[in-house]
Amino acid sequence: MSDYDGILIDDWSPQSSPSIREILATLDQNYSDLKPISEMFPQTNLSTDPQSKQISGGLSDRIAARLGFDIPPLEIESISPSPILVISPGFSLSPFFQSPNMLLNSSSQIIPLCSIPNDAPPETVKSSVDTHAMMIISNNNLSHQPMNVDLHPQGGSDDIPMEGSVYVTSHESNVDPIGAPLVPSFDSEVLAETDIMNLISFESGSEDDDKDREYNQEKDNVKDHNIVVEPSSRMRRENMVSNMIGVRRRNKAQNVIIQVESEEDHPDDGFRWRKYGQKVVTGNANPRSYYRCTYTGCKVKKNVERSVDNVKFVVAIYDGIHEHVPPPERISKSSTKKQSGSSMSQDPSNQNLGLGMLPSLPANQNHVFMNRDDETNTDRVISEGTELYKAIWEHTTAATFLSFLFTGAFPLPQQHHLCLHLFAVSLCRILLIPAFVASALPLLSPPIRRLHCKS
DNA sequence: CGCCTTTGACCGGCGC
DNA sequence: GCGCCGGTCAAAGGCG
Repeated sequence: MSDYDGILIDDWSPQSSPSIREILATLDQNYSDLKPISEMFPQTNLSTDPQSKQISGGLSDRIAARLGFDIPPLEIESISPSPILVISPGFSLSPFFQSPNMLLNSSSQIIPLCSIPNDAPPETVKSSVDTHAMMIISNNNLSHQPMNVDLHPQGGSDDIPMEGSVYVTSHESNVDPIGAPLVPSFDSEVLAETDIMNLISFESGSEDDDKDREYNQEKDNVKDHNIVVEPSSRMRRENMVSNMIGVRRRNKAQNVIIQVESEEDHPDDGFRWRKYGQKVVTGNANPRSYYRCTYTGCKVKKNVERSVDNVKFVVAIYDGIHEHVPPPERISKSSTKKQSGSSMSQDPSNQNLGLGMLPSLPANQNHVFMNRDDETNTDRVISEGTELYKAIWEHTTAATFLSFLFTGAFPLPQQHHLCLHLFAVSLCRILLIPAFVASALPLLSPPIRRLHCKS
């Protein structure tokens, strides 16, 4: 067992970072004699459902035990069937764009995990600030397929995910090399009845896709995984993407597409942009605006336009990844800037908030928490030191994702909008940020030490 | 004065 | 080759 401390604490370094799979495999090998978590931690309320038992049985119990957190049951009824990812009050999308490694070489994709209810349009799900968003991460050479989290990098691809990442691939169901389905909740009622990842997807950027074949493949895969996907969901995504990108969409390497319900034409995302063009494109009466990041050396661009389907939504297509954090002075200035012709204006009385006034969650644990100390509109900020802030900070960790991954439960079942956000952040982190390994290791080591002391 | 938007012109890819 | 169209440039002007 001392080897663990050596591996995780002494020997580990970013230059030789083991993959999550390697870490877990090593953990499992060395802790194969661990009792189920239900015996080790009787207070932990894990499901006794047979399928969940299988899920939460061996590996997941041990992982949870190692992580040392209690996992309350997920209260499904508290999860709203939102067809969109709700950006919670107090958060921005900035973390999604902070990592220079984000999305690079990621052969990953996610499709909606469950249906978009016909009778549940976005308007029916309201957050307290009326700010909704959905995100599509575009990735070339991929088609829509059900999500499996696979800790095995599949060979033979030109798009091999980088070392230290957790990979999402398709087709294979029980791929966990250590003996448990890594997304057991994928076909469980937990995910089937929530809409957590509904419109978070990695979108194919290829124009040459055989869409019918692709759609049929998706249907088959969905069927295999007992996932209910509304037949129109794919069409909706395609329509949305085509509407946003235009008929002759460029085959860009990566596009991150954000749709936000906002009254502002250019919802703030925490970064500084300079508008360099505006154009009315075919198929959308609303003009498309072109922005360039003003940060020195940053080549990120985005274009923003009102959604064709619903003018209440603003669609932003990001081209490129920021290799810098949002400028703090921007936040300070914007917080005091009065409403003007500027698209970045922030009216404190406007309840339909943009995203930029909101504090960002850290992209990884080594990041400075993007709490805006100079924020004057503190009513929009979850203040540092508050219980909610602490809860978010504590739960927006690898443990959040891992707990969901292995048990289907969120640590914050009552704060479902937070859960959605935290899940999204955690998922992005684990999928997109190789530094996740760095953030995960400190979480793993303390329980290991405690267990070591127990034994 | 710096930073930003506006807006017409221009460029290049693509389909016919 | 031509025209359409999306994307970009750059001068002019607004705003604090």
